[in-house]
Amino acid sequence: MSNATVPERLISAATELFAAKGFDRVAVQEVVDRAGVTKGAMYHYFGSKDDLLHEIYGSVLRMQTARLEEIAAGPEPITHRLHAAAADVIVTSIDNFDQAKVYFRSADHLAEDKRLAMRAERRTYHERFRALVEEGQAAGVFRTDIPADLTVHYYFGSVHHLGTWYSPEGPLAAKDIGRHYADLLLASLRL
Amino acid sequence: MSNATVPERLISAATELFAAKGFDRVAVQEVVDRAGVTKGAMYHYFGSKDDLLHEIYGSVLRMQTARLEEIAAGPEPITHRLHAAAADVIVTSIDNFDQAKVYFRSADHLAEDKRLAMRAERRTYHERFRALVEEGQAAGVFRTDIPADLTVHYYFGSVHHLGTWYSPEGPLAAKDIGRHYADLLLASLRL
Amino acid sequence: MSNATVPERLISAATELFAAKGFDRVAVQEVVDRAGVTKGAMYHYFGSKDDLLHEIYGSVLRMQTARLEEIAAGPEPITHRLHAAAADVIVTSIDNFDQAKVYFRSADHLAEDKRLAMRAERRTYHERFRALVEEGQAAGVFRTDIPADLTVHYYFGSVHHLGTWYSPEGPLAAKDIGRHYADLLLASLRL
Amino acid sequence: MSNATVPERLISAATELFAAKGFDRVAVQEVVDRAGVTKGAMYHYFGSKDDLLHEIYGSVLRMQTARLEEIAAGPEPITHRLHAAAADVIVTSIDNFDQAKVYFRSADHLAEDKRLAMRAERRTYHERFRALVEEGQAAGVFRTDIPADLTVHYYFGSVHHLGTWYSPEGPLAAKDIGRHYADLLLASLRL
DNA sequence: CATGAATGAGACTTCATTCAT
DNA sequence: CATGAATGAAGTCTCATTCAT
Repeated sequence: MSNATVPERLISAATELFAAKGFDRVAVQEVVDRAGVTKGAMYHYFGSKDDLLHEIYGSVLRMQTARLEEIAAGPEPITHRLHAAAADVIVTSIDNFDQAKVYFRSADHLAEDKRLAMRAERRTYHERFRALVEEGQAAGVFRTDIPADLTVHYYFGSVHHLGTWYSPEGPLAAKDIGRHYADLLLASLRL
Repeated sequence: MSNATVPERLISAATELFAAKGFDRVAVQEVVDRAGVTKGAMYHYFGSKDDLLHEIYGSVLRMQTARLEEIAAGPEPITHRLHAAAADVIVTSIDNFDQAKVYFRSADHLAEDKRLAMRAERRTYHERFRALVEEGQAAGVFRTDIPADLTVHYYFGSVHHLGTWYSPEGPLAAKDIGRHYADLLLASLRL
Repeated sequence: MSNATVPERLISAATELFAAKGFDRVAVQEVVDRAGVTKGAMYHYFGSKDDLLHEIYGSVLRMQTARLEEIAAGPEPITHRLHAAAADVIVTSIDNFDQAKVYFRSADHLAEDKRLAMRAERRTYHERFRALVEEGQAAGVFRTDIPADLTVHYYFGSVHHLGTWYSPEGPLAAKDIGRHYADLLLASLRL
Repeated sequence: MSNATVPERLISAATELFAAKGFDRVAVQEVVDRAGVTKGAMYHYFGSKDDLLHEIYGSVLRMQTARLEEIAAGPEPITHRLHAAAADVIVTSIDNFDQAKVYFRSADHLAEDKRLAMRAERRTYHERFRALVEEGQAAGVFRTDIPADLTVHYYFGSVHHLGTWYSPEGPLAAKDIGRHYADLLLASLRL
């Protein structure tokens, strides 16, 4: 841990603290103390406290977007692909739980310009996922009485909420939760 | 608005501001300015900024708990009662959107003692809802392969997430969203 | 001194310190220490350190503008009025020496918007003074081969420079310096 | 510019920046960025930020002192020599405008020891100029009712003030301003 | 010669809260 | 009841300078 580079240690410390207490409740001093450096060092690598958040924020989303793209582009039938995508986002959120918590909670703490950029990335993700739902609807395997857009919000609410209740000490493994959530989603969409 | 009592005006102002910017991003001065009173007045009626939050926080939850109790205790079949409960929490969250947003977002901003009290109330609500799911499982109308507890988290994620994407200007009315969400939940539980 | 109001004490302390060391070399902490209050008190009355400067800055200029207007509007012949105006600005600058020094030195330390406002006031003063020179030119008593505008810059350079060399311990009284400077100006303008 | 030596590029960058924003408003980082080198390089050649200022500061003054000596030592009559000296300081200040601005504005930003050294050089210059005025007084061609010392302050105020209002885009050339200023000075001294 | 990471002190500012009136 | 002046702690950020490489 101590042999990681300074910026890595800072990101790591910030991730843990932001996840635990929320961005606004964490002082820069706490971050640098935990990373074992001084404030000057932090401002050498990051322009601001916001930058630190931005860095963390983007990493999960980018990773999940990449995985979604890959899953969505697969050759399997749509039900299978949607199930895989739905389960995957759960598993990766739990595997990177601190990062995910920061991402889930801190949307509006970013400065104006970065917030817009982030919103765009988020929107892309949302739309890729929605396209899967619509594909199933077009294929005649998913219900069409509920707008796909709403279903996606519905499902991602469940995902984001993980940050509120999930604990690694709980009885269920990430894979199980992912499967259950995906099952619930697919069941609610079938005709 | 100006003919409301001072504490009412304060709660009202705080609700709007906390909903819009988050508890930590709102200064007491902003709240009193919007309420048209001075800081002294606020500290006359409320012990602290946290108190203000606590007041708002509790009100939605208490109201929703009461409604849930009533719906759950009704004579209708379980599928009907769960559907009604699921739809109702959506509708009341949207009807009291600012309060709900504050409630959804500000869980961890309460001081230790109040947080515990609040968690207990929340847990009660969660358990009452879970009891409905379990009732359906016991009655043989809901699937049992997914823990009821998980399903409740799943659904309340969707509810809490409303605060992130819902806008009154959108195409769907509160009632529609409530119905759709409840439909999705019931569909995912049916055998 | 200690029975002055807090804002007065702050302005007073700031004036002395800014005059002695320059705006950028004075910490807010020094100002409040000298005024015998805390930083919080300062920010209760003034929005920023810049505000403090702005307050000081404006006061001399406004006073001198008022006096210039009065002198310029008098019934005396133009040579007499220009002499009086030229001497007066020296005397009032010396009588309010700390304020004047702050004014002479700190033009570009103001924030953008305030700087523009101040520049406008300054310009007004400059132009009122120039009008006197032009009046004398039009009346045929002052030379016309040198642009009035340039002469005004020339003279106000001398005035501003007082802050650099003048000391109350010196041999000359404010009135003497005023008279000498005004004599030099008038002599340089006569035909 | 890029083929100048590193210390030259640093001095050049510092001059422009100090002139534009004032010594205290310029970060060492900005200077080295503009010079296209790193901070280490700067500290290799200069002991401190103050050193940079000192270097700039001295150069104008030394040059002007040399020129004054030469003009003053000439064979021309005193009125002619004073006029030439007065005009020359204007022209050289404008020709080296950034350096001059730094010199005019940054007197008190030097550290104690350097400030004293600088003051001595400045005093020498002042006294050499004053000697010219006194020479004219002794020769019976300049008025004696105004102390020569005061007249020198008077004139150098005008010179220093150039930094505040002069712009190369203006209608007057350096030579014109020099002539006008010298004319004004001589006119104010004649009997 | 030159780099650039890192320091550490100190800068300005914000803000929840208290208290005399 | 209500005011608003004042506090004091804490917050984010800047910057001249040093030093191992």
